Amino acid sequence: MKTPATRPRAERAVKRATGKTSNRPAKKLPAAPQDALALAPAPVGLGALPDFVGYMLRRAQIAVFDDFMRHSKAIDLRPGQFSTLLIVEANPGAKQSDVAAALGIQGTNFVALINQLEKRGLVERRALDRRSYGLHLTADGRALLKQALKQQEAQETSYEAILGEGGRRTLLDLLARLTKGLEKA
Amino acid sequence: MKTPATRPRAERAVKRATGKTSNRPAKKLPAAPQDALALAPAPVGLGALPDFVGYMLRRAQIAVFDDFMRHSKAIDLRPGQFSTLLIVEANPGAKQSDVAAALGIQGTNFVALINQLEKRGLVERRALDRRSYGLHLTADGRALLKQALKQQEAQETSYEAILGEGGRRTLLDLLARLTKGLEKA
DNA sequence: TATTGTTATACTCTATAACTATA
DNA sequence: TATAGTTATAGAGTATAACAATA
Repeated sequence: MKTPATRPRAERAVKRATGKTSNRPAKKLPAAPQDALALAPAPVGLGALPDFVGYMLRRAQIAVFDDFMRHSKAIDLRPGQFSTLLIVEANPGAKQSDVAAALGIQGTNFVALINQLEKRGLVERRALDRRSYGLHLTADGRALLKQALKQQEAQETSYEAILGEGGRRTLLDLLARLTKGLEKA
Repeated sequence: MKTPATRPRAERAVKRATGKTSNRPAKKLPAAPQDALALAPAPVGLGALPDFVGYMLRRAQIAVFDDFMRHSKAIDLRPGQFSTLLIVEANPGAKQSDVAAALGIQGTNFVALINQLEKRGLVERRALDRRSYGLHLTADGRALLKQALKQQEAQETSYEAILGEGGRRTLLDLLARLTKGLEKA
């Protein structure tokens, strides 16, 4: 046997907290004498969190991104790759650094992203001068983007179904206003 | 001199892409003969991105989180820590694993988060039985949370200023509906 | 056997510093 | 000197596997 025999749980916790060794009594607790209430799984409420914009934004963003990944796994495009393809198509020949800036991605992190897309034959770097590149979609890149856009529009339609008539449009407007209002703050 | 003398840019790019060495002509380009148009910084458009919910959600979430970090740096509370304190206060004695689940954080990653809060003396682990802990706020934790909540409500007020009368409430409702609609999909 | 907490690990995303080549 | 791209690196956040102690 490798295990050093019944070592109480509290011992493990010593090295973690502040410094107070917290000599807890080793006596066995009554082993939870609950009855019907004991089986309720996790009645943990969220408090005021659902009234905070930041929290709800995070939850919604996670849900939408999961939805995106679920539908785009066949195409194998991550959100950042998708938006890059889209911007390059809308701005053929744009400088690598300008595309990165438009996406809010740092140039230093954009290198690997473009490397992947270039390795997959979706994007091409063409020299503008001897120190900068202009980005272009390949034929494969355009084809894949077309597929991705089709899926994306299907998702947007499903959001309209969830949010009702002009709900999606209202959401987009509110998000744009909020972002714009905070950027200049 | 350590540098091996004028090595053309293209050489570096060789090891990166597919495999095609792309023997570009080494002749010097005309050095950009643009005139007035050359000084425009980055006329790179976003294409259809602003019409996609996922993209606008990401942008808004980044803006709001930056705003949060800017205002909470005095208190030194990250979003995850803030929401943890809030949930623990709303559910005193709740099991560590249940709090993690309520927040959508994996138990395995929640350990370090609680360790930090405990080390700072904001949260306390109290043994429920010999394998599980109930979480509680300390007096310091309650005091810090109170400060954080005050700041948070100021931020929410600023969001109302940006989004207009019931704009913030509408946004919260739309986000909740979207999240709920996607979770059961 | 199932649950709870934990460690170790890895992968993505993001951020900073330093460097090379070029404008 | 300033700019474009790059490398190396480090920090968060998140995911899985394996484990020990306990229910």
